[in-house]
Amino acid sequence: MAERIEGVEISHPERVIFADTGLTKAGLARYYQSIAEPMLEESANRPLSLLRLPDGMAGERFFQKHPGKGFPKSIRQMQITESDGEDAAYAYVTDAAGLVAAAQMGTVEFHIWPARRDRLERPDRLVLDLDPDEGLGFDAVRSAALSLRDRLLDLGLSPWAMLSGGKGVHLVVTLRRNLGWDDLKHFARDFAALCAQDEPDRYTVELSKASRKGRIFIDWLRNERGSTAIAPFSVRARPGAPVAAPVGWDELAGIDTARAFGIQAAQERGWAGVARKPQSLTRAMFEALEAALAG
DNA sequence: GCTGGAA
DNA sequence: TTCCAGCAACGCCAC
DNA sequence: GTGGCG
Ligand SMILES: [Mn+2]
Ligand SMILES: [Mn+2]
Repeated sequence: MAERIEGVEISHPERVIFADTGLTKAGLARYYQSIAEPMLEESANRPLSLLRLPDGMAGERFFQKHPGKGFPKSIRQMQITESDGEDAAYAYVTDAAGLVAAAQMGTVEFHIWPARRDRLERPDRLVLDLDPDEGLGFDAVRSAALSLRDRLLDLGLSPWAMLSGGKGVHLVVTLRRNLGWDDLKHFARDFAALCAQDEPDRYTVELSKASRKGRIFIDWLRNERGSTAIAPFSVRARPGAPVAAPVGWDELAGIDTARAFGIQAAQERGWAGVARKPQSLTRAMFEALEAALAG
């Protein structure tokens, strides 16, 4: 029994993707149809990496960034020159049909580049991904997010926040597209290093497992050409089908988990309480970071 | 979920 | 005809 | 150099 959603034929619409919540393939497709407007505001026209689970949570999963043959036309394709100098096809979407078509292909999670298709060498998102060590509670993540926000405000930048749907929080500064990848990476690395320098018991910028006890890894590596981060309003392939949910700063103070919102709540919330004004990383900000860093 | 090559 | 593997990748760092 | 890592 096929079912048509947003013009896309959904095979096995009653297949259960999340056994714990009962969310079916058609339910997931309908979610992406109805969340399309707020989701595409941020994620349209960005190169994508898709996390696909064609047999649901019980089956295998794999990332896919190069759209294969057999991808429908509503999942659009563009050529991007990779670091090895070779051109490769990348997927992006522009409309609800593209999101639904991806769901039909088994996509649960959408991961986005921090740059848009029309100006790939001018990223427009600075992402700081807070990854707590095992055993650290959400209260530590929340206070870290608020603390990093204060630091950014001191520099003259106003980030917004997103619950990852897993254990962490993302801080995002929406950028004017006036700098390149090297500058963005440099800024993100320096900012994270400064946080770790000032509060070494609280933060680390090293991804090595051993060096990471009881601390929060500030993952600044989301800010490189070719890297991706979970898209706002993407469902996560985790128990309970949590959603990566933007939250207002006032609201964050009263939240006690990074997987607070599911598909129903996400649709009701949209971008409420979240401000995404494009901002610039200025020379003065780079110099302030540089001056404060010991090494 | 779909392709392409191997068995 | 059925079976099965592939389906991202990138800098950093410990070894 | 390889491997883990996110
Ligand atoms: Mn490639
Ligand atoms: Mn994370």
